[in-house]
Amino acid sequence: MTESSDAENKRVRSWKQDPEAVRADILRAAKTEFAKHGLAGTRVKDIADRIQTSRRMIFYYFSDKEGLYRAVLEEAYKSVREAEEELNLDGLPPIKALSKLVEFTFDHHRQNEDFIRLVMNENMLNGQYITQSTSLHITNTKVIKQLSRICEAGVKEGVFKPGLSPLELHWQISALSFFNVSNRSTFSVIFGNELFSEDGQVTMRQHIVDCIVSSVLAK
Amino acid sequence: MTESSDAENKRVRSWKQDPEAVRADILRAAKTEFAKHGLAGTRVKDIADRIQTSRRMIFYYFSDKEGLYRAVLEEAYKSVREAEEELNLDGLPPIKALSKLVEFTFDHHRQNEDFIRLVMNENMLNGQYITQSTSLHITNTKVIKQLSRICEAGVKEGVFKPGLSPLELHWQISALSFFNVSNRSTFSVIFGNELFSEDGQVTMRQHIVDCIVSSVLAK
Amino acid sequence: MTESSDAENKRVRSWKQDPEAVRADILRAAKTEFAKHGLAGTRVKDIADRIQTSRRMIFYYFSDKEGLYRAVLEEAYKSVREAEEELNLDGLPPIKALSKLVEFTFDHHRQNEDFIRLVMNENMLNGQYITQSTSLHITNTKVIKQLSRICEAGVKEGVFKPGLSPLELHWQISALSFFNVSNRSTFSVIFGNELFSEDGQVTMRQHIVDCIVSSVLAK
Amino acid sequence: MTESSDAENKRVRSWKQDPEAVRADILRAAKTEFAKHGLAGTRVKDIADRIQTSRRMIFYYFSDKEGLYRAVLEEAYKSVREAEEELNLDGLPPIKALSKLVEFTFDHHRQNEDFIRLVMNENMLNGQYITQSTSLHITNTKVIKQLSRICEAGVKEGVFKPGLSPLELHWQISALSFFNVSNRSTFSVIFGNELFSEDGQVTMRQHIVDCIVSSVLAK
DNA sequence: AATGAATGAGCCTTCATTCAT
DNA sequence: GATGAATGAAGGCTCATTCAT
Repeated sequence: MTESSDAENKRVRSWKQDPEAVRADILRAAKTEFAKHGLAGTRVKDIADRIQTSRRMIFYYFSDKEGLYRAVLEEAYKSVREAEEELNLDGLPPIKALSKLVEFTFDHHRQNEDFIRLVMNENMLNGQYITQSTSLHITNTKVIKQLSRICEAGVKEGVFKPGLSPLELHWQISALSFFNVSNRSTFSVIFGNELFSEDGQVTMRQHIVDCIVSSVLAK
Repeated sequence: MTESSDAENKRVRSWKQDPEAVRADILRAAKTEFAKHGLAGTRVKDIADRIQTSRRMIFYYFSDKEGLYRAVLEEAYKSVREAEEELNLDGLPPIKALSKLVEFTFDHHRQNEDFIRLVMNENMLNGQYITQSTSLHITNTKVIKQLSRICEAGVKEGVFKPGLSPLELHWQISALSFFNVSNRSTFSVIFGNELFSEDGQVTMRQHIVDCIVSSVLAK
Repeated sequence: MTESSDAENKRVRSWKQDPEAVRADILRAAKTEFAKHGLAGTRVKDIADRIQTSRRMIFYYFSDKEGLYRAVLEEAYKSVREAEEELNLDGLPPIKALSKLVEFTFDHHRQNEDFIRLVMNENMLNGQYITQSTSLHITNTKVIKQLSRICEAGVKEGVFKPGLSPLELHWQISALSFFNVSNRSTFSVIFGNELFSEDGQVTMRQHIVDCIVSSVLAK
Repeated sequence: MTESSDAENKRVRSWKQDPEAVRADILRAAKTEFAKHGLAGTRVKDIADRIQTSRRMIFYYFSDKEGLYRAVLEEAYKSVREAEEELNLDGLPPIKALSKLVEFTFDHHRQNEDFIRLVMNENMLNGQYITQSTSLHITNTKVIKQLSRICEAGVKEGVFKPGLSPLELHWQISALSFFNVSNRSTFSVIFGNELFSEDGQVTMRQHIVDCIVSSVLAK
């Protein structure tokens, strides 16, 4: 009654009587809030306010805060996987393919800060929720398969050195792309933000490609 | 485990009437809790319980939760800087020096998970507290100076390619070393934890050295 | 008298599921407490205990202590204004009307000590809350209008001296009626309480009427 | 240690080693704070900060907050009494004497808002502390004696009506003078502050004199 | 005569959640 | 399928005060 002005705002909602739309709306709002403040730092009320609904609805659809967080996490990983599926490297020469994969990852991470922050937060929680989400264990290996194919081809052509680990390669690409987004704040406070200007990022992107490529090249 | 059970415990405390010891104790306990749960997720009571003191003492020494968090952050960065000071690379040939610096960073990050988690959390908070802490802005550049010297020497000897950016190099070393600790949970849930076994880490450490070194080598 | 003893009492409450009744109940209890102890001196818990509810409900309905105080203040002024509306002086000769108005004010203030104390307290706070309450600025002028009519009539009839200020007249009536309640404690400690006995009050009331009336009379 | 910056400021204090000066300083600071915020609203820390001393000193000199409040109250009444003693009305004709007494009271109250506010607050507390202070009961009757003499003279000269009560007269003078200061905030919010402009106060002062004088005059 | 260190008790407020329809 | 009303539990913080020298 007094705690929120839900009553008036509800009239504005366009998705009345459309459960799926409500769910999606809550999920979207929750993603933003969880990405911003983490699980502990997020207020259920803020999620509700963001879409002019009542807290009650959130519990109605997602049981509790953790349930909502889990749903957000799964949804976020699903989106990322779907984006990865789109990347087509078939037919490219190994070096070109690898370069393109690195560039894609770097760009994709930059463009999806919310996802990065959700993952940061989940790591703060020791991955306890992602562990519970069975849907996330099986897949996510398309990248690895792609990298395997690239490595195989590169080795066969004699341009890559043998014995490369696609998993480790992926790990390195991820590390450099992830850190660029995740640690920007503290890094720029301490070392200045020249690396994060538009120019700085273009250069960094190129150097990351160089770094990864040079490390797989046969001598 | 009510707060009144403190009464008994207080008798055990050895630092009565020693403000500096109390401060240090609180700081240590707070670091652990903040590293575990972040700023929002940490309960002041849990910090107090950890050292058998009362919440009151924490406010007495640090004004409020944020003040304590800030102090923990500054202290943590200070420790890291001090550790960096200890590393002596003088007289080593460039490649050897760079390798040692990477190894040191990698090991140091692995051994200081609390620090990594504090930084993760601070990045979740957009670096707002580190921004306030004037003590952290000026310094932290010893690493950069070391890398500059190494690069200069490497270029002069003709083993490194010219035009290297010490800052970017530091950034890459940090990214790979940091991510190894920060994202271990989610990465191992999705891709298995072979990379994080003792053997896996030894290999990864070597590969990171290779990756960094190969990227600076003159062709 | 711990707060958990509420559990039992809650069963007794008759206004469950009736928001307006709850609001009114809290308001009534709060008025009593704020009148007794002022804003700073009042404990939210005491208000809650007074009506067997929890502190939580108070914040649910009024956001915070200040919000409740503001609501109490507005409600109290509103009640007083409503009482003033009831007073009908039409058709009475000027002197009679003025006398009746003074008597009414004197009696009304005596009978509403809580209101007086709220106003005292609000003055201790430099009127900061009443200033914020826009609802209290506009009206409250019915008394002034009544006094204006009385003065006009009195002057026209030649019984009152010309140039009277209705506002100042109201101020004087208020001062004498208000002080009678507000400063009773200290006055009676220092000068004895003969003025506050039942007889004393009857006499004083008459003398106040005389004082006011004599001051407006044409010589 | 952290809670207050007392340590540094102490050096500034000029009254070191002078107990009476310390006492007086605390008393002065406390008067200001109690006048501003009342007993409950005043923070011991604020009193201490005001004179760069530690809270500890306040308890050292006055035992507890209430003890300090009591001392402030007594001191304040004592000052007022002393001021009253200064007023010499001997030899003046009754009307003139009465007028001058009213003017003096009106002016004195206006100039001593802190005292007024202390009394307001004490009335909020039902005069419980002034009741305890035995020093305040006996005296304070000089005003009454003066008024008695004025009334006697006035009656004898035939200018005043017989049967006047000096006590009630004092009460009326007090009411009008006190209310002018005590209720200024709320009154001006509701009715505008024309009465409290410099001009308004001059007029009001005169009207109060008129009101009082007219009420004692023989017809 | 004075003080640095410490604290129990309680304050206002917030949070996720459930009750009842 | 949806919602207005209500709430237990705890959270950060503040207050006057005392301990110990």
